[in-house]
Amino acid sequence: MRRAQATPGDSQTERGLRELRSRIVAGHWLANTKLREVPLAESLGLSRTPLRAALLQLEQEGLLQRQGGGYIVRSFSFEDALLAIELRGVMEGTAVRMAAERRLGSKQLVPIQETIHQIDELLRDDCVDQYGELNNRFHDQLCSLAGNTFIKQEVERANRLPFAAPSAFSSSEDDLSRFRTTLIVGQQHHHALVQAISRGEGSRAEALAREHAHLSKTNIEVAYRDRAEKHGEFPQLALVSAQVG
Amino acid sequence: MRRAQATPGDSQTERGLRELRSRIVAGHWLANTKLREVPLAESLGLSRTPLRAALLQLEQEGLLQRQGGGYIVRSFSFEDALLAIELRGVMEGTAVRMAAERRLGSKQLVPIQETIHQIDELLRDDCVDQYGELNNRFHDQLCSLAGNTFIKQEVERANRLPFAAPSAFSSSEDDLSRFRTTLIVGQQHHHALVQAISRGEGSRAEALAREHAHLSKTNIEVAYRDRAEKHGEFPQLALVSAQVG
DNA sequence: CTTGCCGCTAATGTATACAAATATGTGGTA
DNA sequence: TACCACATATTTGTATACATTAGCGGCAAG
Repeated sequence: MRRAQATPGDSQTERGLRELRSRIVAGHWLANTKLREVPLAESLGLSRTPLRAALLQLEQEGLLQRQGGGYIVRSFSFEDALLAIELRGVMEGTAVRMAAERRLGSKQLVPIQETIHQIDELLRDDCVDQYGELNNRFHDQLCSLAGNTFIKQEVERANRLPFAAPSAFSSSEDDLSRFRTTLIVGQQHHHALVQAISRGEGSRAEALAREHAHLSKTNIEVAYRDRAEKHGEFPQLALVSAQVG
Repeated sequence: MRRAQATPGDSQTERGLRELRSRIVAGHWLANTKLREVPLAESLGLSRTPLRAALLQLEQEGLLQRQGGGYIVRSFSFEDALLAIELRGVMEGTAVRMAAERRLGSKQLVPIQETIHQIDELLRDDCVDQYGELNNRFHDQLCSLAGNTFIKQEVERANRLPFAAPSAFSSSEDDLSRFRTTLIVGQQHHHALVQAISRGEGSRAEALAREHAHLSKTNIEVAYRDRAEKHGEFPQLALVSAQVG
C-alpha cells in the first residue's frame, strides 16, 4: 500500500500559510499594517524561509500587497468587496454557460440534484446550520460541470477573498426573516440553474448565476450598514475598511 | 532628488523570474518536464532561495505546476488555450461593461481615442509592425476605464498566458490577406467598443469584447492547424501540446 | 528655524549548510 | 521469476549566517 501523501498539508510552509491567512481574514492586523518577517516568524514558530513562501502565496491571493520591500496587509474598500462578488458572479456565470453548452446527459446532473434536494430538506425543516456547507458543495459541483479544470481554478480564485465566497454571509444574520427569504430565493436560483444547464440554456444559466451573486451583494450591503449603525460584528467584513468611499 | 527605485526589477529573484519565464514560454522544456532546483539555480546563476521565490511566482502565473514536491512545466491542451482566450474575453467584457455603466465623460475617452486614431493610421499606411504594441496599449487603456484596480488586475491575470494575450497572434501570420482582414475587423471592434462605452451601452460593450476575443480564437486555430500541416513555427504555441485532444 | 547630508540601525535579500523525505536500486526470499 | 524490504542517493524542506539596502534620526550649515 502506498504511504499517505507526502506531508499532507503538514509542512512548515503550509502551516504558516493557513495560520497567517486565518489571522489576516480575522482582522488580526489593521489594513496597511506592515508585516515584519522576523517577529512574524517567531510568532508563527517557524523560520523566515517557509514564512516568505507563505507571504508570497498570500500576495498572490490578494490578501497582502508588496510595499517597497516587505508586505502590508491589503485594504479593501466597500466597493472592492462588491466588485469581488460581481466578479464571482461573472466567473460562475461563465462556468455554467459552458456547462450548458456542453449538453450534459441527465446522469451527470444527478450528484448536484442530490445536493439541491438536501438543501430543500434543510429549508423545509428550517435547520439552517448546515446551509453554508451544502451551499459551498453546490457551487463546487456547479463549476465542475464546466468540464475543465481551467475554469474551475479561476472560479475558485474568485471565491478566495473572505467576503466573496458563496456562503460568506449565509449565517449570523440579525434579521432572521430577511435571511430566510434570501435562502428561499437563492435555492430557487439553484433549481433554475440546474434546469437551465440540463436544457442547454447557456445564456439563461449565465444570467442566473450573476443574479445569484447579487443576493450576496445585498447581504454584504446589509451587513455593512448594520456594522456602521449597530456596531454589529461581521468577521467576513474584517478586511473591509469602515469608512465610506 | 530621489534615488532610483529600490532594486528596479534588478534583484536575483526578479532576474531569475524573467529569465525563467521567458525560457518556459519559449518552449525551452517539454511539457511535464520536472525542474530540478540545483541545476536550474546554477544555470540561472543564482542560489536556490531566490529561485524558489521565482518558481512559486510562476506556479501562481500558471506556467508551472506542483507535482509531489518540485515543479513541472505545465502542459496546455489546445482546448485550454481556447478557454484562456474565452476567459480573457469574459474578463475584458466585464471591464468594458463596468466602464459603460460608469457613464464616463467624453474627456476621459480622449486618450483611448487617440490610440484608436494611431491604429487607423497604421492600417491606412499598411505598416503593421507596431500593431501589437498599440493594440496592447488599447486593451490596457480599455480595462483602465473600468475605474477600479481590482478588475484591471484580474484582466491582466487573464492576459498572462502567452497564447491568451490580446496581441498574441498579431504578427507572423502566413496568410497575409487573412491577417489584414482580421486587423480591419478588430479595429472596427475597437471603434464600436469605445462608442458603446461612451453611450453607456454596457451590454453591447460586453458582447463586443467577447466577440473581439473570438478573433484571437480564430487566429490560434489557424496557427494550430498550420503548425500541424505545414510544420510552421509559432512561438506562442510552444506551450500548447501538439496532439489533438 | 529649516534643510540637506551623513551615518547608524533595522529590515529584507541572498547564500549555504543541514535535515527530512522520497525515489531508486539491489539483494534476498517465496 | 516476481515481489518485498532495506539501504542508499538524490532532491526538496528548513534554518541560519551573512550581505545589502532602505528608512530614520541627528547634526551641522545656511
